[in-house]
Amino acid sequence: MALDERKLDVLRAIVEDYVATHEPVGSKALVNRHALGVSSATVRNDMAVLEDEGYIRQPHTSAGRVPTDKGYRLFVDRLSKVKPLSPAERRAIERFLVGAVDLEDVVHRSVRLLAQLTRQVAVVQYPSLARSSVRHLELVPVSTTRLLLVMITDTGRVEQRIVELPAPRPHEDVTELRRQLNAKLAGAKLVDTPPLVQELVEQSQDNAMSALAVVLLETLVERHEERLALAGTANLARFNALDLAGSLRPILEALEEEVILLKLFDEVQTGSALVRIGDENEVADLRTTSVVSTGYGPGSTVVGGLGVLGPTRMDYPGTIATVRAVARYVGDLLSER
Amino acid sequence: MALDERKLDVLRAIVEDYVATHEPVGSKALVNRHALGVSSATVRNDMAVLEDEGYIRQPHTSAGRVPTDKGYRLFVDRLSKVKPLSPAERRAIERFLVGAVDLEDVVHRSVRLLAQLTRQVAVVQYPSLARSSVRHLELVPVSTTRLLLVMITDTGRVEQRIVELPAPRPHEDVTELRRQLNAKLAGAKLVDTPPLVQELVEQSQDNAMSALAVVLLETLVERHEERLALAGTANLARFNALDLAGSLRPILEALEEEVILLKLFDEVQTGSALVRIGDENEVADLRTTSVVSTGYGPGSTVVGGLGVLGPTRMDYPGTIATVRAVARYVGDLLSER
DNA sequence: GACTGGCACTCGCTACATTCGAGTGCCAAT
DNA sequence: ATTGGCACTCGAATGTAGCGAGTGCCAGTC
Repeated sequence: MALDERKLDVLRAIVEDYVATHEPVGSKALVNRHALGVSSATVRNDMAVLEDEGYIRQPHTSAGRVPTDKGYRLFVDRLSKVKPLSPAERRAIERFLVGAVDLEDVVHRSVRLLAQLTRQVAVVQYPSLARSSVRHLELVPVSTTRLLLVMITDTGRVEQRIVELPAPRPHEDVTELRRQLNAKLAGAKLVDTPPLVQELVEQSQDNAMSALAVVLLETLVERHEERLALAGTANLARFNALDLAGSLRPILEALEEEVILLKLFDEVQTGSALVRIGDENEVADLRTTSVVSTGYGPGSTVVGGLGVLGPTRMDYPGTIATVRAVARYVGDLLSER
Repeated sequence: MALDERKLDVLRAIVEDYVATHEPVGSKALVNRHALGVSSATVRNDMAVLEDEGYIRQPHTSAGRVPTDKGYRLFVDRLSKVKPLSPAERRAIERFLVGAVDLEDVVHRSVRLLAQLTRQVAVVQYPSLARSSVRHLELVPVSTTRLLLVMITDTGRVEQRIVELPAPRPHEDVTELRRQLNAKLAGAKLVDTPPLVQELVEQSQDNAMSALAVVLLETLVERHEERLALAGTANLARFNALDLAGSLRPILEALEEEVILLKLFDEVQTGSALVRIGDENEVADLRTTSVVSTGYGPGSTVVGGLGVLGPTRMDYPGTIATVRAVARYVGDLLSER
């Protein structure tokens, strides 16, 4: 059954009111607060239909209506208008992100900014190693049998590992190893390195190089370790019993699992925001929450994801706008370095 | 007024029971569960004295007794016996920490381990830059006018910053700059570097060196940036209304403030644990919690702090034992690299 | 046929009264 | 000094009643 225009207006009004007040909204209140041009009785009839169709529901018989996940979904897809950021918000973003000294700093600042602006839990993924390229590889002799291998990526990430050499090496040799490494690998995408590393080992015939290769492949590529920053968990406590049905604990637990958080960014793209509402989340513990995520990176490429998480009852238009704006700034910042 | 031996026994029993049950403990229950050898009436008299002295209190007139901060303090100082770790716990610690590939990994693993073992919020500080020495400084040319300065410390921390050169430089020059930097600074304590950097600038008369010096001093020394890892915030939700009087929010907020967390480690030493109970905390938002912290580092030096935070009603002997044990393992791990 | 005013009904919430029992303080007896 | 006994306190749990926001439905109107 098709929903006519007015029923959609009613749904929109319910979502907006509920998000604003956090209380089930009744037919009379709706008519008062929105110029719908019809009586409360009519609204009640519309509500009955919306409820039949599963867009809203009653917490208990004599209460007002509350949007369901399906209702929010319709709202997000068809009913909400894009809410442009206020100039104040734009300025806040710029002021906050300018002056970040390194990648660590950029990520930290953005995640806090995001949490602050949306008043929700924010997650920012560090630029994914899998999607980065090698800028430079550095070898630092720690002793004659140990090297520190440092990899610097084009996105500013720095990873280091200790490499145990099979036999002692004078420091001069290290210069040559470094030269070979960089000649072969600098500029290459991390995902493309395994065959290159293989070639290196075969060419050099040097057992030190084999040791290096093992470390490179094992820890930097195969087990490409993602990192995350999290902020604003305190915002979860604002709701607690209210919305999340006292289920704060499992949510906090889920937020500590990197694997779970990374899943949030699985299908992100740069430019458009991905919204997962309530049950649409794969992770059971997050079924009472919604996630708004997007990708970021220089231009329209994706080097990482970021987003926020909050109760399904959230200001979707505002949140989406903020998430996208922050992602754009972060992407721009990255391309500068 | 002096508390005789039995009154102390009563206090100890109250603390232990309250920690175990989370409920105010009455005189009868006490006599049943502990072989005190006296009647409940006697215990009641003792309780009255303990209450006068401020060691315990009644939540309301007809309820049992609950230890006060002062009561916990006395318990920690004089009444609790050290609780040795179970072999299972020792094994857990070893298994968990062995196989950490780099500093990041060590810190992450320890903080999660600590949260898991104590079932509380755990905080681990990265080795403090202020307390580390320079192992090596690396310069990576990014373009002819930009260098990436990478500092590696003896504790395994790696910090990097972009340096803008006043004038373009050929790559060969960089080698010389690097040599000079390391010759002067490698091995020096970070706190001792400022005069050395000054000397470098004067000796070299090179404006590139001046640019480097500015970055070195400004971002690596003056603003010596500390880092932290946090885990187990979900454990806070286990209590919530129960103990923390619904004050979860401010605590979560405090936990997101690095400055506040760092204060927890202000006076730590390696080897002994520092316990701050309730009101003894300087930060107002943490007055309902207790913090058990200690320092870690190779031998008996302190390069960083770690600890846990939980409700004042916590298992102090167990927590103290765990915190110290983890700190020792982390310290040992660090001296290996 | 769509909308509306009116009305009976539902049911969660609040307030108030009552009961129950764990725990206390005190006292006289040992 | 310790103890058994006892009156007392007060929070928690349970029960009852009234209120009111909100609903569903129906008959009437445009």
